[in-house]
Amino acid sequence: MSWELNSDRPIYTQLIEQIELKICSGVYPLGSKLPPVRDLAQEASVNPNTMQRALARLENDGLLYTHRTSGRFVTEDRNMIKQVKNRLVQEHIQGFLEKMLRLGFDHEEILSAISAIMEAKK
Amino acid sequence: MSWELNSDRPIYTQLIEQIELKICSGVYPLGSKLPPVRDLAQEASVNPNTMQRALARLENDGLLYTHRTSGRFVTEDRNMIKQVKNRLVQEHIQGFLEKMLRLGFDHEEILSAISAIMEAKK
DNA sequence: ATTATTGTATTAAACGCTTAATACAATAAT
DNA sequence: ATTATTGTATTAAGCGTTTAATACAATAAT
Repeated sequence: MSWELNSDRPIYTQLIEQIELKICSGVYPLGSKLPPVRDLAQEASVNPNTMQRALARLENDGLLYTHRTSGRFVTEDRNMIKQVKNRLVQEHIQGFLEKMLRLGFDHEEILSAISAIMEAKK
Repeated sequence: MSWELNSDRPIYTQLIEQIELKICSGVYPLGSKLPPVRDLAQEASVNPNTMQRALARLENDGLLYTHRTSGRFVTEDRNMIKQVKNRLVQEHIQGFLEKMLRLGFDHEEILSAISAIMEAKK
């Protein structure tokens, strides 16, 4: 459940997405310390360089920060995390709607199709 | 609107998806003839080899067939197209739900979030 | 019969991603 | 002071995707 990586997209982008998700969903809480790069890399069965690449990007985005030798931490800016979460929600919904509309579904049909699958999953 | 290609995934897989979509949505109708590989490639600003690769895969899946020198055609099997369409719908909905659930939304919240965005788009 | 159009195959080069193997730099822990 | 832990940087190799440039094969069009 923890690290799901496909080969159909660059691994480092998938890592970025999954770490973002862990932060937004509280798996890595606000201000908490992350495991060392090497540990994360092993956990995800990935080369340390690749994990480093993802972390550097997230740090560049302001979602993480580094204390040179004591480790990496999740931002303490509650608002920034909220914004990221909103961005993700928007992207997911927009993308989904776009795909369904292209397949010929109208708004009503989309809602009922989702409801049907939700029912089936209960 | 016609060919939207990113650099974050292999182009040939994106071509496959978009051609599938064109078939399912009737842009390339049942049994109709497709433009020549070279034309499609130019249309999508892609190397003919890359377009060929996508088409070969779709042919392998049975969605297209070839008359050696007169061109490529969409299958005449209405049922097969329906199945592909259903598969796509399932994938889109499942993927979307998965992402939203991981972000902490429950079923009810998902539906209302979508409805809100639908309203905003009217 | 000849020509044009179609799909297909081949070879080489360029590019980005990933891994591997190291090494270095800074500082926390002892 | 020494050691261990952390992030970071470097170099080389392998791999898949994409492009480019050609050539071939089969048949429809003329």
